[in-house]
Amino acid sequence: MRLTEKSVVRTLRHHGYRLTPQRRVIIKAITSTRGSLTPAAIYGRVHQVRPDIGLVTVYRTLEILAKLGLICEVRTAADYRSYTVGAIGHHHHLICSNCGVVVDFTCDLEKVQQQLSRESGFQIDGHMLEFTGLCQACQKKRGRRLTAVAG
Amino acid sequence: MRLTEKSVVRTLRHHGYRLTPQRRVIIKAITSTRGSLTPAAIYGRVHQVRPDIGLVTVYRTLEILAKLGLICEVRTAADYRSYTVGAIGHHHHLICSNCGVVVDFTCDLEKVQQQLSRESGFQIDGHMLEFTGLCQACQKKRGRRLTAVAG
DNA sequence: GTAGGTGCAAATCGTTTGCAGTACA
DNA sequence: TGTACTGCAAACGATTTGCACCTAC
Repeated sequence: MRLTEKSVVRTLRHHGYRLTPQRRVIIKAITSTRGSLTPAAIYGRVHQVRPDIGLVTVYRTLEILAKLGLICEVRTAADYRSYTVGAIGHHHHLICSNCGVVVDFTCDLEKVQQQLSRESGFQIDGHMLEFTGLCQACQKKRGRRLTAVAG
Repeated sequence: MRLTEKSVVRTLRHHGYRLTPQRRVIIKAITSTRGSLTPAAIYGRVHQVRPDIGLVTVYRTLEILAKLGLICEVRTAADYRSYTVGAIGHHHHLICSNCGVVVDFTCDLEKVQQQLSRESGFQIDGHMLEFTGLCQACQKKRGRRLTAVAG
């Protein structure tokens, strides 16, 4: 299940946060995007609609949304932070390294975790699993570009 | 297999890099540590031995060592970068969130990757898997502290 | 009316870069 | 000897914070 603008707004209200026009615009920018966005990218979009909204507000709104579990921080091996509308519950990410589109998936690591815990003596409390690659659309684009260069 | 100071020095030489006293100290600091170290932590240790070595040199040396695959960047969910002496070949990390000690392990994600690729159409080229938790030593320490507080 | 939210500017943190002097091979 | 390496200081980019004003509830 994907969150919609409406449900984000509802949750925000339910937790006693105010719904300002700025937040509306930011939420719209995130929920209307397939894929992950950096704070700067979100700011870019938001800024087109309402140039008076500052980057700081974007950061603060993202912080709240992440705290409520409405968006999900994505951290690739590369050094950038970005956010995506989160699926409900624990899941992992498959990220396109070209366009940033994110596919959520679940993967049961329980057995691995148990074995690891047994062997190492660690009391394991978390994990992160992320795959990176090229999505179908970007594979096609890349294919075309290579053909063009070769031709 | 864990790398030793000697083998790091050998590889460095083999690739045409010079062996300066600064690099010796930095390499010693890393190889003599079980666990991961942030650049700042490495600088701290190095600085005790040779206060004239700058943080910049630490960064530059880490960059070279990482490029040669001698050390391995560890990136936990939290927002900090650190480095550990790498095991040879592809592997994953189990990191103690308290003391930073790192246990390398291997885990075959081939099947997961194939299934994911089939279902999503992605051309997958990489992944990262990291577990976090408390190592045995830190569990004991924490246990003692809790007892002390309760008493 | 008021607490929470906003925008600005400045501070902060980790990291990188330019440059002139130094020292390893 | 020559080039890679070093240290300093300054630049840099992302993020956070202090503060006075504003506004959703």
